[in-house]
Amino acid sequence: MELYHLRTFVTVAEEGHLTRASERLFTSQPAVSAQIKALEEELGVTLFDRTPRGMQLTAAGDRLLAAARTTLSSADSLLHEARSLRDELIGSVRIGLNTDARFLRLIALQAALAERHPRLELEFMAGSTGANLPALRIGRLDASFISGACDDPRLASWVLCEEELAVAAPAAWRERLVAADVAALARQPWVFTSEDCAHYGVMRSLFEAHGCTPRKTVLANQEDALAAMVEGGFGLGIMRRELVVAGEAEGRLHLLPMTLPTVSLRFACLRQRADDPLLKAVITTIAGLWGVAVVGEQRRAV
Amino acid sequence: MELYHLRTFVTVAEEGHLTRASERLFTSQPAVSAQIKALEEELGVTLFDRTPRGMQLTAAGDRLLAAARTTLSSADSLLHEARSLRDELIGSVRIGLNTDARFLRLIALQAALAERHPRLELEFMAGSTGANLPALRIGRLDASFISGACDDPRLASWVLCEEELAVAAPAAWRERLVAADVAALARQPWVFTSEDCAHYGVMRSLFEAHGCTPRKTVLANQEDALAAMVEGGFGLGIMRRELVVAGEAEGRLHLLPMTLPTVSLRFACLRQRADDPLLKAVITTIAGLWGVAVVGEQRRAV
DNA sequence: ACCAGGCCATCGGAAATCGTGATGGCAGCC
DNA sequence: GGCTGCCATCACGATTTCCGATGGCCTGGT
Repeated sequence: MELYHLRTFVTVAEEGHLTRASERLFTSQPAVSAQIKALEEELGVTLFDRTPRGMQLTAAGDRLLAAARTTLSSADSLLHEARSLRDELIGSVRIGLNTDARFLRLIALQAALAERHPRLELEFMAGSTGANLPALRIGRLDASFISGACDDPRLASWVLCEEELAVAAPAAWRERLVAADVAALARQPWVFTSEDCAHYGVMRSLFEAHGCTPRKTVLANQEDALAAMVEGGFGLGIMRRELVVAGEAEGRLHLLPMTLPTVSLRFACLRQRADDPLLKAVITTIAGLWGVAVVGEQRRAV
Repeated sequence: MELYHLRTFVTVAEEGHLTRASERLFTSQPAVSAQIKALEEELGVTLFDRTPRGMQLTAAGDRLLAAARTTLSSADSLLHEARSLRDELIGSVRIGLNTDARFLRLIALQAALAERHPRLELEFMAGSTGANLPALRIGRLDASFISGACDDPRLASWVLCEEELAVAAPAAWRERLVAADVAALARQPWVFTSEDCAHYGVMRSLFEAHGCTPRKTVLANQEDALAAMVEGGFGLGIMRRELVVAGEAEGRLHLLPMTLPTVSLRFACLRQRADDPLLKAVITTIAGLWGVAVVGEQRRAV
């Protein structure tokens, strides 16, 4: 006995007529006849009296009709609950960050998701591209902002924007760096990031083109910490251009007039989890915030 | 979504393991995997997280599990109710009679059915073979006792016993009928039954063999009425032998020393209704009372 | 670091089930 | 007696489900 048998039973009982019932059920009259027969055989009970005028519910059939309706109603409740679960996402998503909240538009992200999916919780985990990637791989993070290329086939990522970078120097170094060329810059102390950070790759490529290697004085894997090191005079550093511009306006930093390649800011997760309804909701919302298409993985902003 | 999907869902949730669940469900692991996948796709909800250790219910899956259990429980209730209906017959059966209650063992019939099926009601309708046959055909009777042959293909019948018949005469006619031969008897007045009554056929065949026709003085379609006519001196009549013997013992009737052919007492119903559970119960009970096999229709007692 | 075992997902083919169009039997109506 | 309406059956095709084989991935043990 399956639910379609019960649906047929109830419909025939309501119509009292196999052909009309088959029309309501979008099937054929012989199919309805066979289903009723199969149900009667399995139950061992005659549900209908066959008359030349149609199907007449028997006393037993009348008794079982209520039970059939109850079962179908229960199944419908399950379907409705599934629909509400489908529409209302429940759970939490742990997202790795790699730069400041304002730049990553986290306030708008949280606001949008809180409105659409009140029971979806975001957990923003401070981190860096270099720390986030392995955390993604082992499932410690559900998704993450990262910068730079992303060639790991296990990861799916969407390019949100191209980050413009700039070299920041301590404000006190303004005069001494006026005429500095690349080689001169390489002899200056630098605040490094970890090697798997996109900024590090940009720095490496800057000097490799001129055959020199910068000197590391300190490593800061977080942009705030890196900015603090540069402000404190411990060296030069590569930061997001708008941060350097803001620091210079406040007299904290000096922006060197150089053009650096851009770095893709991406939102990434494990490819196998890309269809997870929770992650899909976050990805969709982020794509909306950044004006990015999400149909399929995007390796470059459109 | 069908009930077997829900059964699989609940079993997997309980086992947390596809292979163990498939064993419980007497199916294969790929079948269980496919059923869960199909259910998830239809519901649009991920029910389980797949882990290397087995299937872990998601929050959504946990929510829907209760609804699935409710639906399955409701279906089980229907099955249980069907079983109880199958065992406990409900309804009424209208039975046509053609002779006295004692002979037809109606007391034992009622007692047996009342015990076995308390909610099955019998309605005994006084009648005769001749009246009962058409009433059967048009559904006015559900079943009936009849006597004689039963060649109508629309009817199924079971032979209960062979009735022994005898010619009854008024007690006052004892001396005048001592040396009466068949022709002399034909010249006597007779109490007829209707033509479709088995007794009529026996009477006809009695005289046809001798080329004479009895004279009808009155027609009585009921054995009590016929007996009353004979007692009253209105003519001879053919009755069940035991009734005539009893009448003679009481001085009411005179039994003529003649041997008549027997007549089959049958229990009949429409062939198409022979499988009706209510009628089956009655037929089975009557067969038990009369020591008659009911596997298939019996045209002669075994 | 490598290997074996456990677990789930997929595939191609077979088996089972279901639905369909055609048709027949029966009852009721004219 | 003929026609219509209704349900049951049949042979066949379509669809669904299941199965055995197999692969991918993860975990634990060595």
